[in-house]
Amino acid sequence: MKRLLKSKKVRVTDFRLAVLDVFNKYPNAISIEQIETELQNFDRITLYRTLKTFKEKGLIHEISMPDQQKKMALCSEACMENDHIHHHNHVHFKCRSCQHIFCLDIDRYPQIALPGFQVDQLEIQAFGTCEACL
Amino acid sequence: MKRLLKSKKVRVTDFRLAVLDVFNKYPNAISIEQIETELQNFDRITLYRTLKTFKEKGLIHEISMPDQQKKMALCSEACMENDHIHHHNHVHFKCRSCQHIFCLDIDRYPQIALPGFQVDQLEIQAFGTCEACL
DNA sequence: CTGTGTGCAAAGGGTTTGCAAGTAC
DNA sequence: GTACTTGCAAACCCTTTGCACACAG
Repeated sequence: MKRLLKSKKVRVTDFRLAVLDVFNKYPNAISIEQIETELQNFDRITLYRTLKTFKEKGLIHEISMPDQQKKMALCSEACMENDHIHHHNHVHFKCRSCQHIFCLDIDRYPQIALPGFQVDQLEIQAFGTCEACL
Repeated sequence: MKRLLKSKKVRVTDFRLAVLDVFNKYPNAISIEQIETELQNFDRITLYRTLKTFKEKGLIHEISMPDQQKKMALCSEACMENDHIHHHNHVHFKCRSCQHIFCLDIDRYPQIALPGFQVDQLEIQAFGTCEACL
């Protein structure tokens, strides 16, 4: 944990470690609300600033789903190779049953051709049912 | 215009027609801010309620991009076939140069397999450069 | 020691709610 | 006439900013 923060040149504080713990506790993307319920005796403003820092330093990334619900997830190793450009070779899957959002890496990332448009990046959100809910 | 509203069982009012006009004026997805600059002497609250109604009745749909900027676009004919389940057989393309968001229909929609997950829908956002900016 | 993080209060901005008057059908 | 829509004010909620103090390196 501390190593992760240091590797990103982020100062190590108790609060930041606590927030990281929450991310590690969940295998999937979480909302600010979820983080808040896990923490106790915390200052909401500090949480916002912490998340902002994590985002800027490339520790976490935001996921946008059509329902406009903002969620965040720890960046994977690959994603963290580069400080600024995230390697998002993964798909965000939302289970319609349990509402969880999973970050999944896939081997063969789809390609699409859009006549008249030069595509450099695709972001994919998938919806359906996860294993636990099937 | 009026026909469109009636077909969706939405009461025809001047304001709603004005909002629809704005959508028709743009070939791509627009933000609330953009709508506001097009309208004059309007009530912001009514605009929010109008958009909510349009969304609920399946006239427009929201597009979420990773930057969390909320945009909306008229639903296509196919998308409007069903009142509740949108047929989103299209891709949202954002031009990094002009920032415009285009709703594009594609013939062969990509499929992906995620072991352990049952996928019923994919939402795709593409990024790059549009024809006008190339 | 110096720069950064924290916590409190207060402000900011977008969005929603309540209600009375107006309008579509 | 009835149900829905509009417009205004006020409330709400999430998020950001300012500032003094505390802490990491």
